[in-house]
Amino acid sequence: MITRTDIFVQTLRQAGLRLTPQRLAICRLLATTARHPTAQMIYDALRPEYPSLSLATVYNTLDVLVQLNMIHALGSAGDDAEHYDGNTDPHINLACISCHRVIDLEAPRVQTLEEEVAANSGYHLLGARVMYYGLCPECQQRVPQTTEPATP
Amino acid sequence: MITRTDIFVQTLRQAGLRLTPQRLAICRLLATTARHPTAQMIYDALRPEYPSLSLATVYNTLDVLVQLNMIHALGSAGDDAEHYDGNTDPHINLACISCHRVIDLEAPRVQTLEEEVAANSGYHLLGARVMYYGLCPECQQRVPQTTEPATP
DNA sequence: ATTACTGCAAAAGATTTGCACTAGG
DNA sequence: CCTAGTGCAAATCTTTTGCAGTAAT
Repeated sequence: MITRTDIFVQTLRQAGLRLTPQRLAICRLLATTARHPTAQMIYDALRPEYPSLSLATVYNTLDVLVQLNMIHALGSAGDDAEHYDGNTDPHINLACISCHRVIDLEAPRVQTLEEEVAANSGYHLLGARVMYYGLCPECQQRVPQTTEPATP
Repeated sequence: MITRTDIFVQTLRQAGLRLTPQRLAICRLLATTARHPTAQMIYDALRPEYPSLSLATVYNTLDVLVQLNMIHALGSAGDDAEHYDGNTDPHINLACISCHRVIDLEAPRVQTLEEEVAANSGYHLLGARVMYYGLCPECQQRVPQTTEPATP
C-alpha cells in the first residue's frame, strides 16, 4: 500500500532532491497530520526526535514542498504565522481566529470551482487557498460577543 | 448616490470611531481601487497627499477595517506581505506569484459556497479568502518554464 | 474638554541569509 | 568524491507597541 508519505518521498526523488532524515520527518508529519501546522509547530513537534533540527531547515523544506506543490501555504489563522496544509486536494479550510486552529471541510463544489478557474482565467495555476475565518463552536461559547466588551 | 466610500464612513461612525482624514483617505483608496494593496502600497500611495502619514496608522486603520468586516485580509501574493481587499462580496482572487498582482474573478458559485459553509460548519464566519495562485498570462510569457532553468 | 487617534521610534516576530561543516548519492 | 543540505547566528522585513502630542467629537 502506497502511503501519502511515500508519495512525498517519491516526488522529492523525482525532483532530484536528497532525502535527508529531516526532510523525511517533516514530510511524514505533514502527510500524516490533519493539523495545519506552522513552521514553529513542526519544529517543536520534531525537536524531541531530532534535537539538532534547525528552524531554518524546517523553513527550507517547507519552501521546497510548496514549490513541488506537495503542500499548500494557507496564510495566517489570526496568529501572524504561515500555516501549511499537507492535503492539496481541493477542499475548504476553516480557521478559528480565536484558537488559531484550522480544519478541513470537504466540498465537492470546490473541485469544480478550481477547474473553472483553471479553464477560464488564462492563469497557470500553482496553488489554492480557500479559507474561511470565524469562531469555532467552542470559541463562540468562550467569547460570546466579539464586537461588544464583556458585560460590566 | 451612495458610494462605497460612503458606506465605509457610515460604518466607522456607527461603530463610534472617529473619522480622521487619514482614515478617510485609506477608506477612499480601498473603496475605489480594483487593486489589492499592501500596507506599504497604501502608505506610498497616500504619502504625496498626506506627507505626515505614518505606516503605523495605515496598519492601525487596516486592522480596524478588517475588524469591522469592511475589508478582507488576503494573505501574501508571494511577496510576504498582507494584501487587502476592499471588496467583501464573495468572489475569487487570483494572485500572480511572479508580479504579485491580485485580480478579482466573479464566480456566482462562491456565493453559494460561502452560504453552505456558514450553514453547515457551526462556525460564526467573519471573513473569507478564496485565493488561487499561479502565473498570470503576461508572466507566463516572461518566464516560460518554472521548473527548469533557462537553456544554457 | 475628553480621550481616541496619530506619528515617531523602538521592539517584536516571523522568515531569510551567509557560511562553514556534514552527509546523501 | 562532490555538492546539496544542515545548523547556527546574524540580518531582514513586516507588523506591533509605547508614549507624548494632536485633533475629532
